[in-house]
Amino acid sequence: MAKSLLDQHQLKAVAKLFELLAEPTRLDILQNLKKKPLSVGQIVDATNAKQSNISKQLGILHDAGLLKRERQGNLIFYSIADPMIFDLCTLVCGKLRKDAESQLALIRSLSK
Amino acid sequence: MAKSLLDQHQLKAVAKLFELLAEPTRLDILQNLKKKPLSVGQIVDATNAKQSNISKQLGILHDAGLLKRERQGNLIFYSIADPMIFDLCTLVCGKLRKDAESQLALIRSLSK
DNA sequence: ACATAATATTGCTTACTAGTAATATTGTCA
DNA sequence: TGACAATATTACTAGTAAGCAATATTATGT
Repeated sequence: MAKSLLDQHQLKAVAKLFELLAEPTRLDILQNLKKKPLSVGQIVDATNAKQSNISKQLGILHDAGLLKRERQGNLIFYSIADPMIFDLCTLVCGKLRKDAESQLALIRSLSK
Repeated sequence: MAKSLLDQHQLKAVAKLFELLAEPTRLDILQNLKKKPLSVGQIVDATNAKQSNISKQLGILHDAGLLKRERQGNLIFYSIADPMIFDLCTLVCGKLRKDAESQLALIRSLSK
């Protein structure tokens, strides 16, 4: 069997996908879209970012294929295109929680 | 049940973890360490990055708790501290493969 | 056509970081 | 101790991106 290591080009692609999730504002957008599609204005209200920034980040997520866009009259609704991202976030959140717990256990054991 | 949305602080923590995986060089280090621990020199040989950069990235991954460090004489061996990262990478690689396949299918259907 | 609302774009500043060469540190062996 | 090998650190440059204010675009209703 081959070594099955990713080459430079593939590593770059993987990194680019992680990069999309490496920004709090974009993560905030994604978690708000988890339940149902939202218009730009609704996302602006749900987060505490300016409209121009939300619009920019939505464009980035859309260009990368993570979001779908649909116009409804005056509004533009965005929705999750690939729910896989939530699996990613679940894993990461799980790790962070676990880390926090063992950190807490450590502190407790030290203060005995 | 509460909305269960992550707050600003938590989003930042999640983003920071993704950030670690958002660099090709760091991903390359991680995939090389997947099979077994390696010394810095071995990692430098396995990748095509300079020693100073590898050392820097190893430090970043270690500080973040993703890698363990162990000295053996003159050498310093690094190893994966939390195999969860591979689950993340597997998910992402799966998505990229799927995307590539459907892209290929599209091209094929167009060239009929 | 005009006024208005929603969204996108532009130009800009600021902050961050990968990569590098050079140098410092740390450990080994003779 | 001195020479050498492995790794870490430092100081720097260059590229990239978030955030913002202002402006442009696009659609709606009258």
